[in-house]
Formats: sequence, structure tokens, C-alpha cells
Amino acid sequence: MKNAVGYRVAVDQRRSPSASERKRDPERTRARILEAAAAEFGAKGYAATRTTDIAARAGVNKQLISYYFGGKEGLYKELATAWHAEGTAMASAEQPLEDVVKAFVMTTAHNRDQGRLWAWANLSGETPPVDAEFLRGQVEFLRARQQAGEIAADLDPNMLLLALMAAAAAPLTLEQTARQLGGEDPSTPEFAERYAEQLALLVRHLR
Amino acid sequence: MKNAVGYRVAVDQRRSPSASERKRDPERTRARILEAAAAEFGAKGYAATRTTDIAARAGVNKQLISYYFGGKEGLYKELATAWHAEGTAMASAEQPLEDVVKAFVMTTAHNRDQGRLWAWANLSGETPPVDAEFLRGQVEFLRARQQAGEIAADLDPNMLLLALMAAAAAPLTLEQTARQLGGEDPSTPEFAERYAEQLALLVRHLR
DNA sequence: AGAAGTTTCAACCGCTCGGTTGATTAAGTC
DNA sequence: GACTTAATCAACCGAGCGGTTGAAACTTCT
Repeated sequence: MKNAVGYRVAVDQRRSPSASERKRDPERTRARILEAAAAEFGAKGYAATRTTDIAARAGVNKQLISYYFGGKEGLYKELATAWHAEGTAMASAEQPLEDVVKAFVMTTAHNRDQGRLWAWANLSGETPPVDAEFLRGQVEFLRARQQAGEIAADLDPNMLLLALMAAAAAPLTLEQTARQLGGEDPSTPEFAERYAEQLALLVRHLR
Repeated sequence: MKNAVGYRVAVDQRRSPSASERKRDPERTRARILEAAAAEFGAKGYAATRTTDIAARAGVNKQLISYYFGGKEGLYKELATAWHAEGTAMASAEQPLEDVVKAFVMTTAHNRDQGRLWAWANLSGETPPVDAEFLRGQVEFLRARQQAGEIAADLDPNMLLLALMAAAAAPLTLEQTARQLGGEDPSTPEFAERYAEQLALLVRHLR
């Protein structure tokens, strides 16, 4: 079982009091910390995040961060090296490109914390937690769609993927500029919906 | 006269020794600090930047940051509220859209520090240092191009601008992902050139 | 040249923050 | 129920960082 952040949680259930009412529950604590950390790191970036804030949000003592993850950095790394499963799945099918792009946007719209983490990592020069596997798959997908005549032949799949990913993540990565632009809040599901629609429209013009 | 960062420098020249050989030169010092700060803030973001590093890079004593800018935050704000002149100019003409997009990419390719600063600001939730004026101008430009039949009628200029800006800045904001993608260094002028070409190609398909 | 003001610097200060320590409490074991 | 082990917490610690201080070095003015 995985929680929102993608971590194993409460695997074995053999003790009497049900997991939810136990006073001490390491799995739950771990999960809480991870969730809080994703939110904090996502919101402020690694350097500006305070371990105290993570602990407070998780409702636990800050020492537990060291206890479970070996400190701030360990916690961050755990977060960074672990979400692969989520996004990877949705790729590679024979769906039309526009649907894939739409899904892309909606994925970033939920999982905002993950997406922002990815953006932070990119800016700070870390190798972001997206395996090359996934990227290659997406490029191949684009190439296939191109061969199928769904994308103009003069476009380089690599470059196109880069542009599309950036565009899809724009409501996250350029949240403030987006807000300046339309006056509305780009973090709402409604905005994501409309934006996804527009991007889909855009790629439809690429054939 | 303005230096690379856009600040007034060496305004009056009435003292005997030429500015370049003076031992003490407040304008030069200010300019050096600003340049170093842009590089450091751009590279690591506000929180992770150390004033010591800025001073070292500028080759001056760190106290001068307080002396001239009232501390780290003052320095940052100075940097943030000041570059308008640069980008604003290049907009609004009657050029074809593809050329504008190309120029967009190339602008981010030079001025990397400024662009990264903008990206950091966006992520950290500050209102980024691009005045609404400029953005409105760009939207109007897109609308005009649309009316001229250069862009499909079903696209919303606001959304399109957001997507295009994100895409144009991708080699900056998604530098690491871009590197993973093509194996090559996305910070080189050559890459920017090719990427700009591709984006231009892309928008050409939007009509 | 000498005074006055400006610019620069080395040393220092206080605070914040991540991490550690050692005690306390709950859970599992026999 | 005693004993062992795991989980949690409050208090403390040292490093690192941004900022301040006070004096020295340079410029300008008269």
C-alpha cells in the first residue's frame, strides 16, 4: 500500500490495536514526516525549509527526522529518489498526443508538491528525480506519433518534449507570472483543466 | 551608462585619475557586488546564497553589502526591481511571431542569471520582477498576430503566452532535465540557437 | 598641507538551525 | 508482570551565517 507520497505504509497488521488508534506507530510517523517534508520542500525549496517546520506540520518531534531519515538531507534524498512509479505508468500507450499532453498537465496539477520538487531540483542543478528511462520512453512516444503523421516531420522529438514538459508545468513553475497574466489563481483545478485544454489544442496544430 | 546588470555606473568623471585605476571607486564596487549577486542568487537561489560568496566573487569585503545595499535582502530587492529596461524594449513591433519567439529564447540564453532569478522568484512565490506592463504588451502582441491570422483563432492569447514563455525558458528552468534528455549541455549558445529554431518552427504550425 | 568626509576592511557578535544526547514512555516477549 | 527493545521527546550544543563595530586608508575640499 502506498500513501499520497508513494511510500510503503503500515505493511503488517498483526498487533491488536488497529493501526489508526495506536499511540506509537513508526510507519504512520514516517509517512507523516514524508508527507510534511514534500509539502515544505515543495513550497520553499531545500535551503529555505526548516526541519522544525517539517516536524511541526507532521505533528511530531523534530528529532524523529534524524531518527528515521538521518537528518534533513537524508529525508530529502528519500523523497527525491522515490516517486518514479507514479508518472512512468501513464506513458507509452497508443493514445493520441493531445490526450497525453492533457494528462501531463493534470498530473502536475495534482501532485503539486512533487512537481515543484522537480522544478527546484532542476534549478539548483541537481539531477532531478526522473529516471532517464521515463524520458526516453516519452521521446520514443513522440517519435512514434511523428511517424504516424500526428506531428510535423520537421520537429525534433527531443526538443519538442522539452518544450512540452516546460509548457505543461508552467502553472507550477511560473505560478506567479501566470497569476500576473490572467489575474486568476493558476493553482486551481479549473485553471489546470482549461490550460490542459489549450495545450491540447496547441499540439493538435502541430500536425 | 548602464553595465551588464542594468545599473548606473561611473556617472561623473571630474576627478583626475581615470576611473579604471582608482583605488577606491564606489560605483565600480556597487556594480561588482550587483554582478556577483546576480550570479550567486541566480545559481543557488536566495536562501542558499551566502553573502560571503557574493563578496568573494565581487572581490570586496562582505561588509560592503550592508554599506551599499543594507544587507542581503536589500541587495536582492535592488536586483529584483531593476531589470525592466532590458526585455521590455524588444516586444510589440510588427515582427512575425516566430522571430519574437526566437528572440525570447535568445534573450534567456544570454542574461542567464536574470532568467534564473525570475524562475526562482516564481517558485518561491514572490511576485517576479517583470512588470505587468510588459506582460500585457506581449499578450496584446499575440492577440494582434492572431487577428492577422498568424495564430489559430481557437487559442487563448493569455494561455498561449504562458506556454510560450515556459517553453522559451526551458533550457534555463529545466536545465537538468534538458541535459538528461539530449545528453548535451543546454547552456551553450549553440543549443539555444537550435532550440530557438525548433520553437520557431513550432509556432509556425500554429496558424 | 590639513581637515573633513567617504570608502574599505578585519574582527567580532548574536542568533538561527540542524543535529545530538539522555531520559521517558509505549510495545513486544517470555 | 518483569524485562527488553523500539519510539518519542525536551533540552542542549556547536557551526555557520548575516549583520555590526570601530578603526584605517583613501579622496576631496579649502
